[in-house]
Amino acid sequence: MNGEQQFVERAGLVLEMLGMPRVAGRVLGALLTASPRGATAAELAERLQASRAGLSTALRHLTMMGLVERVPNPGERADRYRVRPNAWATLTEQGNRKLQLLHDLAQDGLRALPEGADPGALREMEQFYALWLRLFPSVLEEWHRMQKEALG
Amino acid sequence: MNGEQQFVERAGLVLEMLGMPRVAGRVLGALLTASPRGATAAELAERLQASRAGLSTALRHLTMMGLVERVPNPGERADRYRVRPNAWATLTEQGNRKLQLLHDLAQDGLRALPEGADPGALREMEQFYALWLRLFPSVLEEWHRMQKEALG
DNA sequence: CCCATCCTTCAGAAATTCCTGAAAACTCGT
DNA sequence: ACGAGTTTTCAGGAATTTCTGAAGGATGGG
Repeated sequence: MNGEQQFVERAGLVLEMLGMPRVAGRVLGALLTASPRGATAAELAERLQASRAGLSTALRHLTMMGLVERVPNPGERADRYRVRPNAWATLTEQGNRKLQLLHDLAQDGLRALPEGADPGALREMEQFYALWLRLFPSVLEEWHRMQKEALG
Repeated sequence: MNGEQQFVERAGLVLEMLGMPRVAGRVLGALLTASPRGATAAELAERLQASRAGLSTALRHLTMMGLVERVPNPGERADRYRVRPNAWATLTEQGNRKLQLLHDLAQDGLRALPEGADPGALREMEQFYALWLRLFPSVLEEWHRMQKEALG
């Protein structure tokens, strides 16, 4: 079997495990191994053997998440799609929202705590996510620093 | 409405967004606001108005994830459950596996890359997750350091 | 040894999600 | 303004998931 195709399927499975639809992962896999100019919806449909309806929603989803961008191509009818620079940093940053959610939840819980309950577990939760929210941005900063260095 | 109950439901929704079944989140919410000795399955069934079958699987799930522990109680028929210390660090650590998965995927993609394709996107992906995997443990170390300080 | 109590497993119902084919809507060059 | 090519929307079908009720199994006190 084609190693490239194998990669596409694996990307589908991995990204599915992360909570996105399978086609979205396969599209991403296909775009990651596409020509530098990206790929059209038709090419993707061909390679993935998927319906264009599914591709349409998957591409919109990926675009709204900031992972993929649409590149209109003068002289060509079909738009091209490609992986956005910094896509993964963007994705990770959205994971940050989950941390915020959990932190908010912990605070909410502390507020709603009934008499005689042990605040210990909730306090630990609140402190843990507070720490994480504090350190999270520094990782991304480090990443951007690395990016600049690589350019210079 | 009871603020405590509200918190339980909210926990259900938030944890559902994170990919666990809703009851699991509600159980966690209930345990976070329970007496220090934890709660029995019967008490949880009462509070959550959920079937004991669902609780059984949810509790097993949570236990295997390391978020909850089972505390047999001498002199009492029913086992008690409570949130484990360091539960959230444990959960986060499992998120680490996802990063590893994505890093592996990137490496796999680079290996399978066809001729003439642009390795740029995959290389960026590989480097990004490599950085993240490197920095991730230091956050947890910082956490454990904080824990020790709080004790001393 | 027996019985009450608790826990788990099983099959099935309900809801949600994902993808497809067909039809409608839009775009661009002429 | 027209028509080919492209994209989106929509309804339906398939598969997966989550929860419940009921039956079966384990465990500890008397």
